[in-house]
Amino acid sequence: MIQIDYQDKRPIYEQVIEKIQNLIIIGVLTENDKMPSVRSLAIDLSINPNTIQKAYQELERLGFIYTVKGRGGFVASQSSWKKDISDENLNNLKDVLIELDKLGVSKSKVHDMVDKYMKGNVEND
Amino acid sequence: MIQIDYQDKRPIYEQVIEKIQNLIIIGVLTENDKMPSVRSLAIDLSINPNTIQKAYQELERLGFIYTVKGRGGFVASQSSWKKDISDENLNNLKDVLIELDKLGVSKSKVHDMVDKYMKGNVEND
Amino acid sequence: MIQIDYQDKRPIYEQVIEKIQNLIIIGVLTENDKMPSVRSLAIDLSINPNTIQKAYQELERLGFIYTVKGRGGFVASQSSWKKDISDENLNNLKDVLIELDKLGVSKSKVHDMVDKYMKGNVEND
Amino acid sequence: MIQIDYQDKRPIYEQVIEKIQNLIIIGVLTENDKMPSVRSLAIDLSINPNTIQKAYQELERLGFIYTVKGRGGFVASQSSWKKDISDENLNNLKDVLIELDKLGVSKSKVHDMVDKYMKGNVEND
DNA sequence: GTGGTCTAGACCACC
DNA sequence: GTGGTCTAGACCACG
Repeated sequence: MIQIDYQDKRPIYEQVIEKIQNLIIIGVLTENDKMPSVRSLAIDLSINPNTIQKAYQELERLGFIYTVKGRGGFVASQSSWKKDISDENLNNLKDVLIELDKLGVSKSKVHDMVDKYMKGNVEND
Repeated sequence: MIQIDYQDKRPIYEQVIEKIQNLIIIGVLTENDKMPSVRSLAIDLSINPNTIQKAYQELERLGFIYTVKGRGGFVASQSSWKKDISDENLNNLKDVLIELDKLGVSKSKVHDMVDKYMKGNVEND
Repeated sequence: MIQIDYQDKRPIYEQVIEKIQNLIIIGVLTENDKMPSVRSLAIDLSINPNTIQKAYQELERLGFIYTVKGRGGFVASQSSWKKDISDENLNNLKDVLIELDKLGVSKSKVHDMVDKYMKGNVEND
Repeated sequence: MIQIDYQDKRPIYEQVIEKIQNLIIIGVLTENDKMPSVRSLAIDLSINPNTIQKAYQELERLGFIYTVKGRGGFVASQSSWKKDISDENLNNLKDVLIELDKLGVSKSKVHDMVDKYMKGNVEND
């Protein structure tokens, strides 16, 4: 389900968070799906249960999952994270654009990249 | 010349690097300008000289400054860093665009932001 | 009769206790009404009978219901819980008021909220 | 500086959070004061450093302190927590008032308690 | 079985 | 010295 990259400088729990976020964002995991248990995922990835625990707690804080003691973790609804995550990425976009502008990169090149890397979701405006 | 933000989560030496990079990119510091000495900048910012030293080493590795033994550090020419930094930022842009696409943000919104945050440097293409 | 919220962080049996307490306090369940059997309520809510059992035991300890062996549970009289519950809430009120005072919230704002959220039960003093 | 109550059912790290929050709210610890180090406070309270660490991270998330790697933790400015904490307490107040109303407690009794437990901060309205 | 908390002890980056 | 991460192993409440 998930692969840890030990070359990656980021802490393991952050990688786990990012990987699971992605699975939820792209829809592989959907609302109310059962998450693997802390222990089973820890064994699966050969890492300590506490590390998974930390990742799950952060995912819950971010609104991606909810947990019920004694029953386990479940995927939360889109509404609890979609706006936050979109806003965060739009902020990153702004920063990068300002930086590229300072570096003298042309607008047309950036417009071209937008067309290249985005499929275009017209309906969401 | 530079302000350290102690609330910033990043290590101080990274902040120093970023601030000096910016001064060079926007042209406040230009080719062959003399950099402040490690010691004087450390006193100026009230931080440990080792921290400045580490920042200068990294800036030299990145091609922003060069060091002459016994005379100090100097700003390097644009040619030694411009391409690297632009490529790095274009990579970031690509990642953010892909992420925004997954989240269902529309292309038109992104195009609008490009026009909003970039002045447009036509000559550099 | 009762709805379990699985997103709620509290244990299920606490939710059951709170919901039944409320039904009794607001008068939907009144003295000597028959409580649903542990088994039927468990099936109704699709949860483990042990969980209902635990809730009923606690409700009995708090004086909200009484159990007759072989006949089931019944709602107890107001006298067995009203004072305890009122005292408990007045204690909470005291704590919150002290906290708000420390935070510099004005008395007039609090008086306003009292008028806003309480209908005023003059007869019970 | 802090006392742990082992009779208290709440986890240790929550007690630590609450105690430190209080010291900051009442002004014993003020902006930019140095917090005791994770290790020293752990020894002081005879508990594990990880437990203190967890408390400090949560206090940082709540805006009460900020930490700088290699230098330690410091008390943040009031602005980063005052509104959140006040709002939270006003919400608690609302819940308690509604509950007391359901229980038939009179408004006049509540008004009396407000006058009794609050000194009155007229200026903050 | 599940998640939540805690301990003991370790290594790392940073200053 | 500082905080941040991770491991190994334990106990608890919950269902």
